[in-house]
Amino acid sequence: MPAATKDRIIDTTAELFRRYGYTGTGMKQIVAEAQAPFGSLYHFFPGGKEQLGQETIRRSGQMYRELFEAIADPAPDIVTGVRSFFEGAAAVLEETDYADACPIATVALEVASTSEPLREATADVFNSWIDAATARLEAEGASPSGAREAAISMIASLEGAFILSRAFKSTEPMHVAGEHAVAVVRRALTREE
Amino acid sequence: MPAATKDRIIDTTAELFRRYGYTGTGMKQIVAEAQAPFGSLYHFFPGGKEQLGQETIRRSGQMYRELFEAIADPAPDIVTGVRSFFEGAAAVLEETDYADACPIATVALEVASTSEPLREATADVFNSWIDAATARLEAEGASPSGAREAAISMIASLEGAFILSRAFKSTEPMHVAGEHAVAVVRRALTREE
DNA sequence: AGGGGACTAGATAGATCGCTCTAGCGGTAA
DNA sequence: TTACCGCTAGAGCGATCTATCTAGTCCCCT
Repeated sequence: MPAATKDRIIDTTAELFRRYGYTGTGMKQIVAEAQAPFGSLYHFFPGGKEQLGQETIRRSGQMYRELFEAIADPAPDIVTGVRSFFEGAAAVLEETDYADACPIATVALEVASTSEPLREATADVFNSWIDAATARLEAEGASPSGAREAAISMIASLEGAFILSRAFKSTEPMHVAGEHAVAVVRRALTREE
Repeated sequence: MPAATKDRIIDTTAELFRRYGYTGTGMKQIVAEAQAPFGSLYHFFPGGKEQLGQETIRRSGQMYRELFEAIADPAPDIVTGVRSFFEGAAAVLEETDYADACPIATVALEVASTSEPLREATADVFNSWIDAATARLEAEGASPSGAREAAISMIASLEGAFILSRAFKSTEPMHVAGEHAVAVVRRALTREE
């Protein structure tokens, strides 16, 4: 017996953030889409939209990190893991008519100058991604500084590719970014010998 | 005798877009910031916010392309040109307390699913950047397909680095992305021999 | 049985949204 | 002068925004 309503609100919010961003998503719109009662919104999130946004960001960030692990774990090596991750992102984009991109990026750009708590939430999420990717690269033999730089570069490429793919309604940028990320990983691994 | 008011409105809109995004920027806020009369807004932009947004996107895109050319032209080669461009972007971010990032990226993510005219404007801008960078790479010896992929990869890295740098309030991602863009350019130039 | 807390339900406040409208200003041309 | 037109000026419309508020429902626990 889960607190299904709260989860449903967060999941719906994440999906709306991906399509319309933070300021573009309304509270009424959220409860309508989530088929949740309006009163529950401020019951579960007394801090209002900012709190809902923060929890949505952190949860989405965690889900993406787990998704990355889930793809990277069974992969024979990190190179093919990274390639699969980017290919998967491209496939999702295509399936959803380029609507379901990363929910963090849009919000991160919007709120960086308006809400310090939300900005910190996006920073924490990106940091956790960088740490996760760095750890994996180090485990496969990259130097600490090389691993971190490669991780940052990969994530920047991923997010930038989301922007371009969404604007073009094309998976080309995501495929190109994926190959670029693969090259970055290879370089980080081989430079340490 | 320029139509100074119209230009001032567009410039102000571009700056507000960078900080607050498309939906986060209000029409009243624009005229207040631009010190322009409200009536002039709908005189110059009878198409309303969507028209103003479109003109702002296209003009900002053109300015950024010209900025890239202005940095790349006097550079001894494209590698140092690219490096200078990323270093310049990092410096601007730091100077403005990470507020003045790319005005296109934020809007592109926000409007891709809500306004086809605006989405097309962002796509046109990104395309013009890709074409400009591709031409330069080809001129220095890269293969056509290699040049295009490198251009896409560079721009994706740039935009992704804007997101991360803004979220972290740090220039580290921009510097890392710059070095990786340099590596991408080098690879595109040397692979064609 | 009954008390209490978690949750639902929605009307509504107060502000702000994009936009329209009319009125008037100032310079140019007939 | 008079007529015209590009532009200024801002009041105000209907809609929508976030958030608050009261009332009511449900179910567990004693």
